[in-house]
Amino acid sequence: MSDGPRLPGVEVTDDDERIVCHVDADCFYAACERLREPKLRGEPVVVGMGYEPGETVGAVATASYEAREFGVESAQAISSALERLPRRAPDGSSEPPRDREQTGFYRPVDLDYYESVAEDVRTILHDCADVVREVSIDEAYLDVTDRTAWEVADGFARHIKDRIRREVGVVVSVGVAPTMSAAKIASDFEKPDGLTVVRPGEVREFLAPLEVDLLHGVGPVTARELREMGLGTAGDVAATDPEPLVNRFGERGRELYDRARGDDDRRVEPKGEPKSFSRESAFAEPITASAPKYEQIEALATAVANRAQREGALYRTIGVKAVTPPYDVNTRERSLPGPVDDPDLVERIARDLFTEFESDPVRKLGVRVANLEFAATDQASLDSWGHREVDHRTDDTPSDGETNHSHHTDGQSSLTDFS
DNA sequence: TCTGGGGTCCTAGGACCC
DNA sequence: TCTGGGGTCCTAGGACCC
Repeated sequence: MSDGPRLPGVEVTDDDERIVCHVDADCFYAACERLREPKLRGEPVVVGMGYEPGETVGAVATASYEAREFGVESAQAISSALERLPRRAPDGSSEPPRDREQTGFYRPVDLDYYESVAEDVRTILHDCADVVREVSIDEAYLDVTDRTAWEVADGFARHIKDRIRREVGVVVSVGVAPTMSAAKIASDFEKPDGLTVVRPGEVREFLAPLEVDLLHGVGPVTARELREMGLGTAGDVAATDPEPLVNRFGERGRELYDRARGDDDRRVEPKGEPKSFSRESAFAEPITASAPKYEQIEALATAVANRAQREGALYRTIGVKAVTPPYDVNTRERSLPGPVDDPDLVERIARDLFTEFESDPVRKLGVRVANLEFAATDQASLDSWGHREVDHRTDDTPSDGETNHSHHTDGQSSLTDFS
């Protein structure tokens, strides 16, 4: 990644050396709930969906460490969570005190609130670094090369942690390393409330003993295959011949090998525009009747189209997802000749793509828009686009009824028949 | 683990073009 | 005419992440 010529014989070292910080909130959703409901502190807390009476589908979004003691985990079906950790009865109930030891607090996901807390954390992060890449609501990479030095990196990380704890009230774990991938693993290393610094030259020995599935990008499938190849730790991967890895896993294999050796020349960069928007929802049990399925498709289509509109995005691809038992994920999509903002069209195409699954049992449905285009203009001109589009509706509609509302960003009438 | 929701990236085959 | 090579786009599926 170094640019410009170098004198022959001069080692490439410090110029390329970055100090990367990965900041990761501990049990973020549960931490937010404790922020506004202090009695939850020190108690088992499960944040998730589907635990209310009458509801059966749902999963654990976050379990506090106290809840994890009972075997409750992220992404677990809510029914399993309730088996391991029954829901605590509300205050004033006649529940015997000794049962309280075996029960926990369940709270529904409230993303708007968590987002507001995350915004406060972000403010601090941007204050501590020149470049911040937000990965998710509770996680970010910071390039702090110009803000600190390796000799004092511990103190710098401590400062970030303390500020977030004092000013926002949530606990974060921090990893500092010369690369993004090592920083990420470092932040996980001593969670919760972790602080791990991996200095240049120490990366490979730091990674070597770690199980392969701790590497970012290695999930259950890849981990199993790696173990079958005799590679159980990052050190095994780092020491092996990369060729079989590349043959087996393609580009990912090369990446895996590099990362296991501590090689990662990615720079911390701010996140770009989103690439797709989607909405999906599951039925309590697989359903066969077609009417409720189409109703769901329409609701999801409307929600997705509204989201795109709110965000000022045009889309050129519309897709659906139908999950059929046991858990087969089917997707269908169609691309348009040009980007559009047209909720009716999203609904029509979604319905059309779904007809193939009309009479199949379905446990989950989804609608997606992709190939997004964000007008590089201000909100006022976005609004004027909306008005022009209304004008286009006076055009004749072709027999398939799927056109005419599309427009290119250059404002010309777009191609029409794309059935 | 027996299944939520919202995303990203990669792969592979086919269409189509020059 | 039985047949090259390269590039891009589209679609479906899969693995993974939080």
